[in-house]
Formats: sequence, C-alpha cells, structure tokens
Amino acid sequence: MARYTRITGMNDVLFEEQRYWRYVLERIQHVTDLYGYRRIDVPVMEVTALFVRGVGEGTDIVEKEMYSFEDRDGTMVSLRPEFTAGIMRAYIENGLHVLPTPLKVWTTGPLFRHEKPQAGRYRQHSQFDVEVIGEQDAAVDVEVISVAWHLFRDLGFRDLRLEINSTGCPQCKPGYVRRLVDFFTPLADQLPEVDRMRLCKNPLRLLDSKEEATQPLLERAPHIIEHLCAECAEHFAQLRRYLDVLERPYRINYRIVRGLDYYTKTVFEIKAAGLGAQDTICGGGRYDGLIAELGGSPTPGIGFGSGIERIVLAMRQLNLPVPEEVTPQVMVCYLGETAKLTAVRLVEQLRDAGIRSVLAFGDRSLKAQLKHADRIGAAYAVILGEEEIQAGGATVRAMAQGSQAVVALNQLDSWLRMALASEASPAMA
RNA sequence: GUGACCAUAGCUCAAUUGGCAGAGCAUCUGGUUGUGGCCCAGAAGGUUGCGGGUUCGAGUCCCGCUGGUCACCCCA
Repeated sequence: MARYTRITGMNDVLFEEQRYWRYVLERIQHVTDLYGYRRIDVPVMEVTALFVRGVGEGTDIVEKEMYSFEDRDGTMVSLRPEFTAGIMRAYIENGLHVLPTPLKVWTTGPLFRHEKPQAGRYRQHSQFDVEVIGEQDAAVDVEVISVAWHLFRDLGFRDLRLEINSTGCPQCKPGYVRRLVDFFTPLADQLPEVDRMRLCKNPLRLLDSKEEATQPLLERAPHIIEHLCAECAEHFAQLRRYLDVLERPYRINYRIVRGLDYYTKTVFEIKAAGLGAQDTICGGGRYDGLIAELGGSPTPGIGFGSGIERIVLAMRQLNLPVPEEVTPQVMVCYLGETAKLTAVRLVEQLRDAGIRSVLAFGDRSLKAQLKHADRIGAAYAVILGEEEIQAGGATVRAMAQGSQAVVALNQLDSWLRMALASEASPAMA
C-alpha cells in the first residue's frame, strides 16, 4: 500500500524545531503585552469575495494562489492567504470602532498560498500579525515597526535591516505610476522580456526587478518619494523624524513595492541575514482605504505580517540560543505486577505535586527502563521493586550522578521537590 | 507556472565496468536474580520514489511520471 506523504509545501514541525516555535511564541506574547496589543483570532476560512475585495483582484495572491472551493451550500470560500482582510471584517462586523481608538491587535496562525515552495516559502506558513486600526498618526507607524524590531532583538537578532518607503495615496500614486510608465516606455526595447511584461501589467513591479539589464535604467527612474502629495510627504517626514528620535537605523528603499493592493503611505520591510532569496522576515504598511473598501466607515489602519518559519529558519542559521526542550524530571520504574500497581498510583501523585513525571510501560527489564529514563532526559529514576514495596519506600536514582537513596513513599514528593529545586535553572543552547 | 539539481532502511550515506542490496546512528532483545551512559552479541527494519525500456542480468544505462531542494515569478 502506498504511503501517505505531506501535501506539497506543508510541513511537520517536529520536536527539535518546536523549541524555536515555543520560544518565538513566548516572546511574541511578551512584546505584545509590553506594547499594549490585544489578541484577536479570526477563522482560517472566509468567503472568497472578502479576499478578492480586500487583497485586490489583480494580485497574484488572488489570481493564482488562493485555496478556494465551493462549500456545501454553494458559497465560494477560501483558506486565508493573509490576516488583514479577515481582521478588518471582524472589526466591522463586531462594531469594534466603539472600543478605545486606536484598536491595537495581534494574532498568529496558519496562512495558505498555492506557491511553488522554496527556502523560507511554504504553501502553509504561519505569521505573527499586528494591526492598529483607527489612527493616521505617523507615530503609530513607528510603534508598529518597533513591535517587530523589539521582538527580533529579544530573539537575539542583530544586523537587521529596516527598509522603508511610501507608496503614496489615491491622490498621488496614479500620477507617479504615469511618470514611471512615461520614463520606461521609450526604453522598452532595452528591457528584458519579464520587465516589458511588468511595464504593461504592473509598472510598480519594475522597481524591484532583479534583471541585470534593468538596473542601470532604474538608477535614473523617478522616485515616488519625490512625487508624493503634500499630505503623504508630510506623513513620511514625520515617520522619519520619529525613527530618528529613536535612533533606529533604517534605509529608504525606493524600490519596496508591496504586492497587495491596499497599501497606502508607509510601507516597510525588515530583512535578516542567513535566509537565501527569501530574506524578508517582516513586511507591512499602512492601508488607510481598506476598511471603507470593505464596507466600513472610512478608517485608517496599519499592520505587518512576520513569517514564523522564516524567523525560525534564520534563528537556526544564525545559531541563536533558545531554551532547551522541557524534559521529564522523574521516571517511575517498577519490577513485577505488585510494584506496578504502586507505580501507576505514584506517578499520578507526583504529577499532583507538580513534578513532571512519566511511567515506564510494558513490563520491560529494569535495564531497559533505566535506559529509557536516560534517553528521555529524566533527572531522577524512582525504582519500585518487591523489596522497596515491603519497606514502604522507593529507591531514587540521580541519573547524572548515578547515586541512589532509599526514600519513604510518603516523603517522596517533598524529597524530589527539594532535590529538583537545588538544580541549576534551565540552560539556553 | 518556468528552470537547474536530486531521489537506496526511521536518519546520514556506501555499493568497483551493469554481476548475491550494505554500514553507522536510532529501535528492540541479550551479555546479572534488580541498575542507564561506554563496550560486545543478536533481532527487526528495503518492491533501491513509481511505471516502462535496453540487457542473460539494472540501485547503476535510456524514456516518462511523481516527489524533494534551490532559484525565477511572487511573497512573510
């Protein structure tokens, strides 16, 4: 019989890697508490129309990457390819505008995009997502960036690159796109195939082209920063002022073009070393038109997504320390059926006393049981045999030292708690 | 969707010109009547990704497919 395998681009997260996930999640909770963000969870599925409207009809995500299907009642539904649209739907549907403004939320969970997998890119991947709804102040933009920055610093990242840009607004963006087209159209015959495609389909994409031949032309191409309307220019200036106050290093990257239609004004990316071609571990921006687009009253917003697989990948690449996996403190071993009865009861009592304990199963030899205790990293083995049972005690073996003591059963939990407390706190490695 | 490279035990990898599919690690058992790590012995573990072809004979050569990796596209 053929074996079942993972679906392309969807991965198992095994135990060694769970250490990283657990740590990243823990630091996320810490930093969101620190900055005053509340958790929100939204469904992994929404009606397809929400994403078409929210993400943008012409985007690759909507056009060819969504997992969409007809539900049993005939409505078209999709696995979420990003968080923002669903959160904005929840904001409007639940009337969250009555909460103190701005509303600052975060979430995490799986997203689905049918892309061809490569390093740091998977069809099911997880993001840490942050959204601030209801405030257009550029100080919010800086705070949102700081949440990500703070998290990455906490996780041990150095040498991060923060890159910012502005994509303007419906007032100034179309004018800039026209300038860009006007600039490249006479040069079209110098452009490679892909970039000629971009020129007609999505001119902004020319800006982040990797084509060799296009690079010198891009040097001379107009920058959007120089063609912003007064409001967007002022917003961008404010953003820079606040970043400067924080002494946060950043680079203006005229070529950041985010792929989703809804971005306005501020867009930014944070990049990490050690990741290969997909080195962006955080990307986001402002979306002041989105809520109105989805049927709410006009409300500004800003947010980012940060790929957890990429974070973990980079951490492993950079050898950043994470807490050791939690292992059992005690393994209860037994010899014979009578002792096993005591063991079954004892292991549960130890857990009641807050001691991480496991039971040896399967009536194996003591040798096999101790070997198991060693392999799973238990600090102590409690051995119950006929002799111990008769005396009302247990042999306790300290695995690291190989030393043993006989302890009365009714004192075992306090004895073990004392012994465990005197050990060193968990190491980072 | 396009391209390059790859596919042998749970994992990492051998297998000469085309000639009996192997090792290390991991798992289980034993080396003491009840004592882990090191060592020793043994067991179990495979339709060599799948399907064709060439050949007396294919893990090895040829074709197709599937899957994986990386890159493009795009994105976190």
